[in-house]
Amino acid sequence: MPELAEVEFFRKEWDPGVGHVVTAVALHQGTRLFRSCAPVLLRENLPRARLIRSEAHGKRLLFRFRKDGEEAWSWLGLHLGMSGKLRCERDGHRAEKHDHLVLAQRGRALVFSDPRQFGRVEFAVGSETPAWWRNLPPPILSSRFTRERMELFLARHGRAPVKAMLLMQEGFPGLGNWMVDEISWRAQIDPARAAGSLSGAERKKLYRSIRMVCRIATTTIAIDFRDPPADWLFHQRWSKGGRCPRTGEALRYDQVAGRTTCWSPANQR
DNA sequence: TACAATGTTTTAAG
DNA sequence: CCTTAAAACATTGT
Repeated sequence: MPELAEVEFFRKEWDPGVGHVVTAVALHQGTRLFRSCAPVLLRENLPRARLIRSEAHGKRLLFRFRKDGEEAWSWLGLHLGMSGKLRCERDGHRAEKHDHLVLAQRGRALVFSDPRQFGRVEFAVGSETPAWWRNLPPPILSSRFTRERMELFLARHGRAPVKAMLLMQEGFPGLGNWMVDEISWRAQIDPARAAGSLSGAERKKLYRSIRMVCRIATTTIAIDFRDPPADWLFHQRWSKGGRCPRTGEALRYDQVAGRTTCWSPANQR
């Protein structure tokens, strides 16, 4: 599921473990999730370490641990990929088939599951923020995500379809397939158009739509998976037969930039 | 059976 | 060096 709002929801699933010490680590060594780190480092460093706090940035998550009385941090980075989830289980939880990482604490277990294994675990120890958490692009809902920045990015990728450009995490951290469709629909732009072909008015509308969809998603889905507003494309897109909330016409499902794209031709030009 | 699934990385081509 | 398109990754569900 995970795009910006869902990732933030899953970040908070581990909140019950904040302030508590990890007593044991169980992981499925050799699975694709651990292709970017050495699982032995998690085993060596996380037991006896206390979960201090967590952060989300776009689709990426960072959990910080530290052993009492020691200086160095342990930095655990997670990406949920296509099917990753975080959840909190009771003490003594037995890892199920796709529970690839389980951090046991006294009273609970923090679980990272991911059937498709497109997710990723990163890990580092030290006082410095690890390289993979530095120099991330401005979050869409921050003041650093300016109209000017978006216009530069759009010009740089002028020959790419709007759909492909909006999916690029260096420009729009956290946007995924459904959010990009929602944004294109709201901005009334054909997602297959070249990014460089948008008029000034269309670029302005696109910028506002990006911020609006992220802002509302953050105050609905990210809280407890509650639904976004009833007039969103979101509610129509999941099964064939959906209708455009604006025109009432049948939605179309086409491949754009290699992804199934739900859009309303009468509404998007 | 065959295809698609809310994502990224690698490879190849322009 | 830069941008863009397509394949690959692993598993499940329709």
